[in-house]
Amino acid sequence: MTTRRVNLNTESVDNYLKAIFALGGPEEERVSSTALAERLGVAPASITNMLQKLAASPKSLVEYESRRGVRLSPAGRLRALEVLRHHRLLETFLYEVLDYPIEEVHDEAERLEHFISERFEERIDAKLGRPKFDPHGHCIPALDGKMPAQHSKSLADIKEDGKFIVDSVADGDAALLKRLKAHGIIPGARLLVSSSSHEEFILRAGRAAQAFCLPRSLACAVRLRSSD
Amino acid sequence: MTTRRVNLNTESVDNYLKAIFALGGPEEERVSSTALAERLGVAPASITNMLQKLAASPKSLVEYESRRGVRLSPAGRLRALEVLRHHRLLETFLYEVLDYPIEEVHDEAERLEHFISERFEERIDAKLGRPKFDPHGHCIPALDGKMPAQHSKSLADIKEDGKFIVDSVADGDAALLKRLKAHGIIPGARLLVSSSSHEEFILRAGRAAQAFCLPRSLACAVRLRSSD
DNA sequence: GAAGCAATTTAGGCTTACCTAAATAAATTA
DNA sequence: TAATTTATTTAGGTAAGCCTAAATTGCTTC
Ligand SMILES: [Mn+2]
Ligand SMILES: [Mn+2]
Ligand SMILES: [Mn+2]
Ligand SMILES: [Mn+2]
Repeated sequence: MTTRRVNLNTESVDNYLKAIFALGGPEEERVSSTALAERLGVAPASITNMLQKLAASPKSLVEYESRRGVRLSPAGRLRALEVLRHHRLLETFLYEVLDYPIEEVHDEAERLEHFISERFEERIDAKLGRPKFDPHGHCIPALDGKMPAQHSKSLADIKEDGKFIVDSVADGDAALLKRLKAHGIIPGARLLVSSSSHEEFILRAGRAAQAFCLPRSLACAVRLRSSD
Repeated sequence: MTTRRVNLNTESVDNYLKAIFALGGPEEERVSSTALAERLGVAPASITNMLQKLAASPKSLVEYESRRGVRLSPAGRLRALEVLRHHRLLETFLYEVLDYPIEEVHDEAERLEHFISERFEERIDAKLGRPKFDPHGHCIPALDGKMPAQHSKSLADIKEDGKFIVDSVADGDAALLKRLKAHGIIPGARLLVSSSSHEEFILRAGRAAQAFCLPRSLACAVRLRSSD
């Protein structure tokens, strides 16, 4: 009856923790197997399997009760934030130092985040001057896992026309990101939002820029803050 | 009897090809299972297993005859050189751009070489100004796999005292590399070689530097060219 | 309160890349 | 040449991380 100890320092475990962190939201609610399966592109049975393994391990990275969803333990949260830090530092580095176009940084960072050393992390952080935000406008967690609360709101929740500042753009959809960029919709830009219909938003960034029609289904890709 | 096709784009396959390339030497001689097992830190049975897989695959990265050793096919050679290019570009990048100490670049590059994209490769190559040599003095293969012939000779083969230029230093042994660096023994340095005994070499780099005694067993870590 | 449904888990497999132990082939020595 | 040693391969496992198909559970709905 030897308790066989499993190796939890794998790319796969990192990705599970990151997904639980992201889906749990700021309230860190319990995340269902189905939601995880969908996000990770994996069969639900594989999720159950991994969660049981994670929960059973002495490191206890997650709190998991059968059929009641999962959430991160403090240790699991810290690890998720560590990987998120790698990801966002890498994105910033690829963008600032290696002149990647913004829509290509995400995929590269998604791979490399699991393999860089603490030294590499430290060196790019220093090279970049300890940045606080990545090129999409997302906050980079500190070394100790601290991250200031965000005060942005999703474009999807905007009910009335108005002027805003673009806070951040989602990093996952390269094609959309490229179109947003082409219309000047990048973090920090002034944005005029109007909604002609229930179907879409009309966005106008800066002054000279041409208007951009964004379907409501994609509106959650843009986050705003007030332009005072 | 379905011929199940195997995935050959793995870190492991890369490492096998690199090891065959390195052990085959400039003549690309056949490499034995035992030599590979030793180099890769793996049981001989695992070598046989992988070589059979590589040889059986339609891509045919290696030529392998049972009990007669293995060598790279043209495709396998190209892949090995591609990975070597990644490795040496990464080392140069870590050294030049991220200010790594020379003895730490190897391990980081050894991991990352398998995961960077062609874009990453291109960007660091451009950033570095298309370098021809890595920080250890090793030649960086071109994109098409071409690499000029080397004209250096191993310190281990030096029979008489004399003056030389350090051509390159081995990248694997971090502790040795650090000591060599401390005594000014780095690629491009002028080096006075004398051998007081059969046991060791006495090396003096530049002018003011203190002499350094290197056991003959480690002499293969330093390669020289004539100082005309 | 039983039936139906959706979410989740269990059971049984697969692939990759390792391992050890046993068998075999080749080379060396006597 | 026969015996011994060494190198290599075969045979049979293991662990991770995934899969599909078949239970099972918990909740709705009639
Ligand atoms: Mn880190
Ligand atoms: Mn980002
Ligand atoms: Mn490449
Ligand atoms: Mn090198």
